[in-house]
Amino acid sequence: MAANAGAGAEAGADVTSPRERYRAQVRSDIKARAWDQIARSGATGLSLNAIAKELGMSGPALYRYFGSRDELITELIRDAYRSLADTFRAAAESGAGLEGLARALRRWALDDPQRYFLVYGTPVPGYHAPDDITTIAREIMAALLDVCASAGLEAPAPASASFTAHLSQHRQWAAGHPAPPGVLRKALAFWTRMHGVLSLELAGHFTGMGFDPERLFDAEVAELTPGR
Amino acid sequence: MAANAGAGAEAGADVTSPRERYRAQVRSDIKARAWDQIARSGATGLSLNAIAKELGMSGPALYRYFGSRDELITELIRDAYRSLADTFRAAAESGAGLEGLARALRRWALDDPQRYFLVYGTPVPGYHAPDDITTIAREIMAALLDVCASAGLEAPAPASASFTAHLSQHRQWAAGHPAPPGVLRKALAFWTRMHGVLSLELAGHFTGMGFDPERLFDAEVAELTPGR
DNA sequence: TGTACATCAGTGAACGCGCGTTCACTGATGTAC
DNA sequence: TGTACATCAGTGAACGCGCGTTCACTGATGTAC
Repeated sequence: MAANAGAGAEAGADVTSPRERYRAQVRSDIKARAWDQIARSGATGLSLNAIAKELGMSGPALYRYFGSRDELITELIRDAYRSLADTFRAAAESGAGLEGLARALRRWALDDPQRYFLVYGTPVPGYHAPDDITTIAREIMAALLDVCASAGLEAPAPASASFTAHLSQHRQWAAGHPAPPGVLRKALAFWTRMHGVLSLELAGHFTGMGFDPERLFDAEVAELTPGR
Repeated sequence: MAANAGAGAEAGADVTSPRERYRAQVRSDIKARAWDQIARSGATGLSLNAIAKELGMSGPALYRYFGSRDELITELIRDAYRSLADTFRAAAESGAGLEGLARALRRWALDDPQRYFLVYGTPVPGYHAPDDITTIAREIMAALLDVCASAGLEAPAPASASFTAHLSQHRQWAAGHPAPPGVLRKALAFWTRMHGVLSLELAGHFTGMGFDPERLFDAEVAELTPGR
């Protein structure tokens, strides 16, 4: 009757009926088990029947909560994007600088590597994320741009005049953001360098090399940070 | 009787019997189809039966050539590492500078994104690559170090004194390489920055943003390159 | 407060599928004398 | 050159498995009067 709680309402709204609260509870149980499974065997290993068994229900029961396996995975992906966007926005609004944003990103990534990979890992050929996920992705970039803009250009990432021109002419991703090309360049440098360290680290490509990845991460941040 | 041709002998040695040449041919056919399948649906979608069908053979026939599905995948991974190591070594020996190495890496990655992801993408939890693959990985880093060392430190990647000290004390990965810490730092910066751009680009995270990823890649290279 | 009805979570059986892998076999190719 | 034997690529049937998903159903919970 009333508007359905809808996707991702685990937070629990105000005046929910017992049935609605129960539904939300089970939905979130299912998702929790799904994340467990992903952590154990990757996103491909996710099985509805196995989740049901862990929850002590029969397989078909899950279809009361998710239309299909794909729908469940899509919602996990959405939640992952959402959590990073929230993390970024919170950091940006609390006045964190680039180091703060970097630290938040690193914590988010290390906190749950499989969640990181669900967003930034190997894409499944043929899979296209629904539009609203793209919207969240833009939200993430917007928070990054905000922080870069207020950090200013005291420690700029160098760019040739031609690349600078290119950026100022191709700024769809910064739609509505007044940042000058130097800030765009800096945001991109920040973004790619953080992911460079994180993706290699989380995939285990630094194991056995000896050094501490965190110090490498910090060094990369320092290079983009004013009061180094 | 004579030593078996062994793994990855598609290149075709000298005095092979017709049977050995046939075996090598079929092995390479199987791998080719496997790569096709991976390109179409990712490494998880690789199916022995499907490969057999495409080759017009029955499923069990493949077991004459590979002991199991895992063995086939491991060999594809090994080939992927091998091809990058060869690419790097060739570039290093032909006297290419850092830009040359970067271009080679980028070409290698764009040439077959799924091959790139097989090496640098989301790891399968629980999978451990055999030792010889680790050896190839070290070979890749060695070639990178060679090029960085001969490029010198005219455009150094900045590092705090403490990080420099850390690197000179944790250089297992550069075992046997006389490069000073500044060169180590530069090699790591090169490595992570290139992968930062490439992994985001190949995973499609730049689509719709407007700018040309290649120019971003070039800008990142330029920053690490002397005669910019 | 009690009765009649609607909603809806969950079950169990079943479907069809494709998977990796084994096994005993056939028949062609190569080798030894 | 021909015969006897060994090697080995490939087949077809079969096994057991777990998967996603559908369907008709039971029984508990909530709602209306």
